[in-house]
Amino acid sequence: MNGSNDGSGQMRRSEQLRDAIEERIATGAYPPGQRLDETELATEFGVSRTPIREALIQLNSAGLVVMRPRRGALVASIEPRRLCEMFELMAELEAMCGRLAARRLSPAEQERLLAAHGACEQARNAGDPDAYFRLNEQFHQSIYGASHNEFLAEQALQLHRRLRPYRRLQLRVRDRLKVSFSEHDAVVRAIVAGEGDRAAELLRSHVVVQGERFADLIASLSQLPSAPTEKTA
Amino acid sequence: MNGSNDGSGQMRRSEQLRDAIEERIATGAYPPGQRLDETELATEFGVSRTPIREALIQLNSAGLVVMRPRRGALVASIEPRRLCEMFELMAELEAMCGRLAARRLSPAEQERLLAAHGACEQARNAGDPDAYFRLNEQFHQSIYGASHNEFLAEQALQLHRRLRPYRRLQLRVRDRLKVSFSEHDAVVRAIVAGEGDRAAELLRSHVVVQGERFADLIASLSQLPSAPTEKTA
DNA sequence: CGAGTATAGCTTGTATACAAGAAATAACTA
DNA sequence: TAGTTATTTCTTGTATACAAGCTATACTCG
Repeated sequence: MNGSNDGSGQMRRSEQLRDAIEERIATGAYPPGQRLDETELATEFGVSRTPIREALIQLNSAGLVVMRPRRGALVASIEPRRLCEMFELMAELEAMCGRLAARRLSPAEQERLLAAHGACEQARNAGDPDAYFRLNEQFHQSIYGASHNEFLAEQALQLHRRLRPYRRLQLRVRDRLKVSFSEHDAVVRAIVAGEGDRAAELLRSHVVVQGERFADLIASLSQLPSAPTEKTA
Repeated sequence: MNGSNDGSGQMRRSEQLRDAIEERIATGAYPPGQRLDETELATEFGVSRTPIREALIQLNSAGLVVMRPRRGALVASIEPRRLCEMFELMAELEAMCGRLAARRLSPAEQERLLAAHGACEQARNAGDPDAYFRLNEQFHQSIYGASHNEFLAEQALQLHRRLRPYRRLQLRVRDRLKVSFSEHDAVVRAIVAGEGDRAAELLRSHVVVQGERFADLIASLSQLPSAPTEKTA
């Protein structure tokens, strides 16, 4: 959430369009490098170019879209190196959230954390990666919230969402689901026990390992399946 | 830099306007709570409403401006609590940059760091807060760059710029300038010595203390001088 | 006289029109 | 035939026109 959605329910059309396009990017419907033609999108969504353009500008600010003057908008293609950097920061933000959460956790927040953790466990037992993926987000978000630093929580969530398409691939890796859950378990125990530094360290490695694994993944595949992979600069 | 300025020198008009308005916000020419009338700005800058609007949307995404549907744009007024949260995160980002810089510093980067530090020293000796303020930014940016994590550096810089108007007030505090410099000095030595954890800790407290001091400052003043202080939500 | 409501004016949000630059294609020359 | 240049076409960037909603003012009714 980058300050646009104020939670009051009312949204400009450009903001709805932004979310719609963001969703398509996250799901891979618009793969990295995809050209985003303003007129095309306008007719597709049944609006004029103006709100589409405003949506693209917002996505550009969020880093999901690259706009070069007079040369149109592309879905940002994140090269491996930058992706690792993003995971490296994500790991630090998660660690910070965990450390603060261990110090500041309220009973209600603890309950929410345990509930999210329990839900993940069920998805693991069912061997359902999609459900786990969704519940995993809940789990992490409950930690962000428990940090009692709303700004940090927003930033963490924003980066989390930005990494979402890449994170999703993770859970296809063999046994990753089980390992992920057991890592969660250790994190939960550390937070509940109030061991901030330990929670931070566990979360850091939990996230960073994803970045490393992902780097391995794309190193083996030379290219993503449907990505034209245009150079960003 | 939120992905808009690609460094190629070419910028849309809306991006120039964004920077111009951001500058006015940073310098306090447009104080928090200030209404930003699109038509007014358009005539003032000699353009139509369209690029102004696009600039405001970008500033909204960056969190410097609040836009409520059909109710116009305001300069975001950050309440003390949120400001502390932002400083808390800033401290962590700086710490992370420092830790990585200590590990990864190249000779060229070391030279740049020392040059920036030396320039700060001169400003301190001259007792020139404005010069120090400007050079201080150079100093911190040289650390961001030395982290060798470009994404982190961008995020740190973005937050740094967002806190700029508040940080500026800091240096008016008695002796803050001298204390700031001596803190810098310790940081530099830790980084050059390759002591990552120490650099991180020094930077964290260097930044966090600003947040705390600022909280004190605005706690004493019940209100900022020229700020209508509209509730953000 | 006060409160509530209607109306007028003004600002934002969206559509459309127009201008300018980039890419692609076609024509021309060596 | 290949390379270069001119032209055409298409897309973006900006201006303007129009519609819709909020605010404030004035008016009416209790």
